Amino acid sequence: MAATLHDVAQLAGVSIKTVSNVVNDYPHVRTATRERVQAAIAQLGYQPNLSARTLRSGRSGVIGLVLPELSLSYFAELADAVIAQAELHGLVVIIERTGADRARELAVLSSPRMRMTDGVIFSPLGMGQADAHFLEVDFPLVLLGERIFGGPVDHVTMRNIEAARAATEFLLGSGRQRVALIGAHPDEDLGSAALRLEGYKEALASAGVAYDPELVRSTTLWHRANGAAATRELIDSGVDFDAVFGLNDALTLGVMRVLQESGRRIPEDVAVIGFDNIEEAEYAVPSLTTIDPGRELIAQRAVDLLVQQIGSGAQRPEHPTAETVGFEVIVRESAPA
Amino acid sequence: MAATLHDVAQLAGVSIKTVSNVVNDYPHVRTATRERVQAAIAQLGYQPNLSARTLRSGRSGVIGLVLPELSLSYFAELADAVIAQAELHGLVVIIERTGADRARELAVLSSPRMRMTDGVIFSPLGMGQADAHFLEVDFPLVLLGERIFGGPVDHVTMRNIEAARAATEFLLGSGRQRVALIGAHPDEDLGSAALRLEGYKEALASAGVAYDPELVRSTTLWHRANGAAATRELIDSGVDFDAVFGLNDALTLGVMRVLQESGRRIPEDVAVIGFDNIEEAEYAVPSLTTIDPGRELIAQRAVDLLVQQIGSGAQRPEHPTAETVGFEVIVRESAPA
DNA sequence: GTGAAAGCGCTAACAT
DNA sequence: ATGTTAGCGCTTTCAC
Repeated sequence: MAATLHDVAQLAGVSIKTVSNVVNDYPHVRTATRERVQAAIAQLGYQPNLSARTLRSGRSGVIGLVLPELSLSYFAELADAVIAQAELHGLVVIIERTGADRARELAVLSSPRMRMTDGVIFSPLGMGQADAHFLEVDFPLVLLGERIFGGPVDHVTMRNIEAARAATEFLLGSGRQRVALIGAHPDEDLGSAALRLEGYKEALASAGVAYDPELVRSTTLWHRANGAAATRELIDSGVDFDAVFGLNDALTLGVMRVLQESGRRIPEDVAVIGFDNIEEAEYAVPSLTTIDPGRELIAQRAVDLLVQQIGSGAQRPEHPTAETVGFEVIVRESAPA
Repeated sequence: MAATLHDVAQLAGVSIKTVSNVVNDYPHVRTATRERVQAAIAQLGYQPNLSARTLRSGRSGVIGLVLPELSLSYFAELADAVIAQAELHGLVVIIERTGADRARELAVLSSPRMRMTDGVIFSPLGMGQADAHFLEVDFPLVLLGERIFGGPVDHVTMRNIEAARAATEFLLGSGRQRVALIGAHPDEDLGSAALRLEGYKEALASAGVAYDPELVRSTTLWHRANGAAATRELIDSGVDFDAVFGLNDALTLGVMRVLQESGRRIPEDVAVIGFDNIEEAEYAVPSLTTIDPGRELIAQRAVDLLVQQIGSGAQRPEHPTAETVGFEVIVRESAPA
């Protein structure tokens, strides 16, 4: 049986409160007493029972991170950053996978498991704007991503439209005229895909290039395999193109793969730009020009906002903040300047 | 304030015990009573307080997964598999990053945070065989990886020697003679690197090919960048080689990148094989021939063993099992048959 | 089939 | 500066 505060108190010949004071670094403890207690703690190998502490104090020191899946590199790297940032605040992270499934996302929001945590960082991919009211929960919550705007919670997001516009302008600026876009989600009005498509259209318009729906290709999840498949369809359709904007990097690596299989040279025949700046983009062949959407900063701000909410004790922020972080075009070989 | 069992009991006009029985699906409750209780639960939006349940029952429903970092694709995909498997058992997963640092690995083992969980799956990368006794902890623990063998805990591992031997034999069998190995850890006697190096040597010996230390290159962590750097050194050294065995895929993608920069064709000039079968291996250019070490199976067995330990209630398994899962050579373009 | 009561280990008032 | 005491919300005997 593990030692309790009681055992330590008994061995040290003090009250349980004094032991608690020592454990919690309460300052007003005589040095002699403190040392006696510390000796007893060491002798018994005492470790505080966090469940009891949680029950009593209402704080678990655990936050939840809810995301689609870790095998998507973007989310793995995001999770890594969130865990590191949480650690700075003495928090550990429970990860819940939703598989981008709306029903599972809703279920997680109302599960007692999440109520056990001190707060949740939530990156939905299945829910949409109409589900905003489900975010009215009674625990601290920070929303990530582009599925829901103007909701009742703090929100951290990237500049999708501006970044996509910059990506497209970068391709047009390097002399390309027929820019294909891969990864659209036609049934979406919001969401990363819709926003990035909008940025793409804005760039075309402002450059005076006609929008050609033939050049826009849809996929479901942004996996390599889907990027590859969509590119095969694009090629088979016979439409002419000299550049590709892939809506995320994983997808775009699949795109590059198929372009090269088809004998096209990158960037000579087709320039390619991605979105996310995952680690492998730098080591792809050719290395992938892409958008760095500020993932580290997003993780940092999300944790900070959550910690702030937890600390405020308020049920919900009166004025939910909507923060956006900056982006950057990372120029590599697949689309030189 | 959230509703408690008490509130529900009062509203339903029954005792707290009866509510508890309903919540926990205890069979011997009259239907009428059950329905009344369920109505009260619904009306109050009651959700059990998991901290209280944990304190009382000694079970948290949380397991820990301790690993180097999630931005290494192998570990991200492993974590994804562990979380999915844990979910099947109704468990959630806390992820702790150690950065492959021995001190942090040891710290995690003795932290109260881990004692709060029902058990831990631990993948060390900094600890070594001499640290085996630190694994004698008083909570359920399953060890992954190749750093420590014969320890006092259940252990799930891959067939490093055999798989590395198979990889090397595959290259030799396709007519290569000068097989470089990248990613060695010279100061290791155990560990994935040492074991895979041993498999490499075995293959050379049994094929009657002399072992040339010039062909063996070290790196620290198996990141893309390190694979790239080691390959540059290999090339600069002027030594002759016609194949590369990279000790993991991430590293090997860096290798391929540099080989191609240097004007070498893969596989015509240099055949390349990796180890891990991460998702991007399939979409690399050229696609990467590699070893599938059975990651999914490892995750599955690890969780199952942990659940078994948790269920047994025993302090430690009397006869720790050491399980190995099978591997497979995945043939792709970088090293055809 | 249901109720009463004890107590898991801790923190937080309050008392001294 | 230290001790006493009352719960946090639940599960779990043990009655009835």
